[in-house]
Amino acid sequence: MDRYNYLAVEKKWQEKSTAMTVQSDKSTKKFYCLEMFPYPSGKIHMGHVRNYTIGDVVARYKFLNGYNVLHPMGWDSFGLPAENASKQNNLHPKKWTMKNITTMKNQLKLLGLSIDWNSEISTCNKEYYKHQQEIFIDFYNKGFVSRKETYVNWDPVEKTVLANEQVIDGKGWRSNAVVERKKLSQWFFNITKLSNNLLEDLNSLKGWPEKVKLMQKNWIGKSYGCEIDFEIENSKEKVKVFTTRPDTIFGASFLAISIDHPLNKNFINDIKFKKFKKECNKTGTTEEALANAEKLGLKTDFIVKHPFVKDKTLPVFFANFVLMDYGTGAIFGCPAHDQRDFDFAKKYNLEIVKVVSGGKENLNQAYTGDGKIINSDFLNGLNINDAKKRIISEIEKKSLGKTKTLFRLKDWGVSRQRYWGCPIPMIYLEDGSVVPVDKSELPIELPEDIDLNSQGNPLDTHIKWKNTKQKSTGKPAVRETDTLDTFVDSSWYFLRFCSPNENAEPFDLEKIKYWMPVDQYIGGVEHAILHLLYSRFFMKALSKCNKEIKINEPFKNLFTQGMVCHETYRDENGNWLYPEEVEKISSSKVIKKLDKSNVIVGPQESMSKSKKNTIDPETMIKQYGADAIRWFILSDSPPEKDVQWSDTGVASAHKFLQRVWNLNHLISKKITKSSDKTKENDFKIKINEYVKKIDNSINTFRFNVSIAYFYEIYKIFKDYSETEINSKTLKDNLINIMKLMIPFTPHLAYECLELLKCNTVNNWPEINQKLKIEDLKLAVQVNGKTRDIINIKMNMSQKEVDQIILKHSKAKKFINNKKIIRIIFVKNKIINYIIQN
RNA sequence: GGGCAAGUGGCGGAAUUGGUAUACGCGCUGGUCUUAGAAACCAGUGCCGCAAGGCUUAAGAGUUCGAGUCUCUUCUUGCCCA
Repeated sequence: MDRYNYLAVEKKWQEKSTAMTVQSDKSTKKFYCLEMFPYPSGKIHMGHVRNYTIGDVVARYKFLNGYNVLHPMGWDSFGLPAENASKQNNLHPKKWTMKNITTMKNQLKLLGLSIDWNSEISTCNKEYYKHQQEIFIDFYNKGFVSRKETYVNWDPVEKTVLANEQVIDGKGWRSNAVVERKKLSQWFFNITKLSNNLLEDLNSLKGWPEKVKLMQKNWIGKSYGCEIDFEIENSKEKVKVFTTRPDTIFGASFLAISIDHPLNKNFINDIKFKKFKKECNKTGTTEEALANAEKLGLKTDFIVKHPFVKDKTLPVFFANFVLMDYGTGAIFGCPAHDQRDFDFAKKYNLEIVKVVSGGKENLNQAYTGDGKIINSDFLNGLNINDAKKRIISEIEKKSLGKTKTLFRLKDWGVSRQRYWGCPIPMIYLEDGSVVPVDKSELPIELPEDIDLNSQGNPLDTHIKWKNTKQKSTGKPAVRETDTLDTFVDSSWYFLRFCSPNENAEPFDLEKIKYWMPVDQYIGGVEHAILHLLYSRFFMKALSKCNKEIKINEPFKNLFTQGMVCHETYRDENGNWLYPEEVEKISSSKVIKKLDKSNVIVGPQESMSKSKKNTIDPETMIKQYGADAIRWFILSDSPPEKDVQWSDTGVASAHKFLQRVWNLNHLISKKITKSSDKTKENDFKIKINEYVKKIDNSINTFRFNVSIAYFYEIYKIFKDYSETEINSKTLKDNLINIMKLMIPFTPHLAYECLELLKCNTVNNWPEINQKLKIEDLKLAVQVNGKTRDIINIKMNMSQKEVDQIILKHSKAKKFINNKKIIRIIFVKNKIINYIIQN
């Protein structure tokens, strides 16, 4: 018999557009299936393969079920790696990016994905970012964009701003210089204007994983508290603090303010303050850095009065753990019940007064648990919640402050001091004002003639590009040289896909009304917070800019897939080795191919270039075929969990698909007329049950289970094809099964359907309601223990079952002649005899 | 430190509403074929036991005729936040 030539067959079907398209009649119901688009880093990796295979199963499944499916692909093509690569290879970021896109597009095509390449977009194309600049101006005009001073990570050697991920252990990733905090004026999306909407609308997202919603909720971090004014002694000024624990006010022993707090005006020229500020600026800007940093303070000569304890005063410190952009930039410290305050108080010998009962008697850490209020005058004896209510009403009565809800969420800083990004369409006039460029001038194109080796941002040193004129007045102006964070690019691409070639507007409203929201969004959980939050913000802000847009949430259903993992290998010197550099001698011995030296095998970890535990998808496709790769990556684990790459696993997937083809080949040639009606009916019933099961498992994203069913089905076909069963029955049922396989292994499935001479391929098999299971097995229990399994007919009564058991069952001897107290009978499932011992 | 999720053979994992635990795949063992190997195919494979049978879903308790599934306690791991 011929062998299945996967390379030829896959090529054949990839060239047929009918096998690779999922769009159909516009009049049918729509389904927008979207996977997170890739960054064109060079080659696709197994993570992409998994992501896009899952998406392809969904898209093809919906298409076969009669939906008009939008399944697009594009490129998140701005970003830092292009700039880094260009410096290394002296290749322009644009050329580098385009080259990668070409490579990766060809690789994706090899996978047999049902992608509509006519709607391909790339965020670094001016046809895309032109509209992004337009949206930026709209947002600016609606008050969703503003300019603020903020801290950035500054590399003093490279003289450049670093992203958080470029700061490693407080040092610049390239220069290894200690990173400083530097204040810069930057552009912000005022995402906090919509904090409450972003929080409340999470409730409407029924098709999102609870985990992701919770992460978003915590990130937005709504907290209830109050503001309290502290009077400064011998001054008319007051310090406003924010606290979520007003119930601990009687435990206050100091006030801590940010170095940026307005009170700093008294210390601008103070040498100690300057030194302290410099010290604070040495810690990075991440929350983690601030949390792990040693608590530092600088005592001021201000003293404030305690609002509820007569004659009690508190010292005021500048402290490095208080931030100006959270709350009021000032807190009262209650060391007994807050760990940071506790650390601070220990260091500066401040009073520690317990005001909540509980915890250990001798404090060596703060007690943050529940308890009754003590040492607190009129609050004594109350629990924490009641005490909060009581003290707030007291504060409001005395006009010392008011309740306040606060969000942890901060505005989204979008300025990047980089070249390879979307230019911000703003200009600076000589009078110091900042205005948007005239929309007719869009796009503000990135200049291509840049000096890649200049220090800092090449746009800043590009004088010709930088200097311009305001269109309406002709006044000289200077362009904004910062570019937009690439998260902006990915915050609306799903809208662009609905009308990718629309030139006048970012998107065609009618198209959006039809396609949005995305019915199924699929991507990695690492984007659970930022990307999804920003996209949600964009959708809401766009709706506020244009009343015609009535889409509140962009993604109706979200699925987050797990990572692809592999063992790591190191040689005796500790150098990482690629899987292809090692050889497995036995389960415990692995050697380096080159010199036969011992290899240390590490645990399963997410595939990464740095650890060299990667497997190249293209090599695998050549070796086993795209269908086998797709099959394996879906088969071994539930899609939301991590999957371990296994060579033997892929090989067995490959072998199985060969066997499936052999089976098809055999059955396509078989002609038998005689048939055992009972057997034939059994067969039909069995296959019909599997159609149900597979349909259900795809619907619930349990693709690994679907695949297990296909193995079982194969066995059934194998068994029945060896009996004298009508070959037409075999063939018709096999056609149905091959249709079920289209979403998983499209090339093989279409090839087999052709082999079986099936004319209508693009429909999903219907479940035959008439084919009902007649025979089934029933568990016979005695005192809850299963003693036998008997064959019965569907819906047999207890009496009939009883008779069978009395005659034939092994369970009889466990009942013996003992007294049966009770019989529990659940139709078609179990019968349980309760006997007296 | 807080929140969330999860713990099932040698491994990845299945198990509808509380109703046959270990489907399916990998690995392993034996066999057929072969000069040999690979491939292919067939059979076996949770643990103890010659068998009858007993035990088994991280550990322990509880609810129930019946618990992998529900409740509580403990332990472990992972993720997110700090």
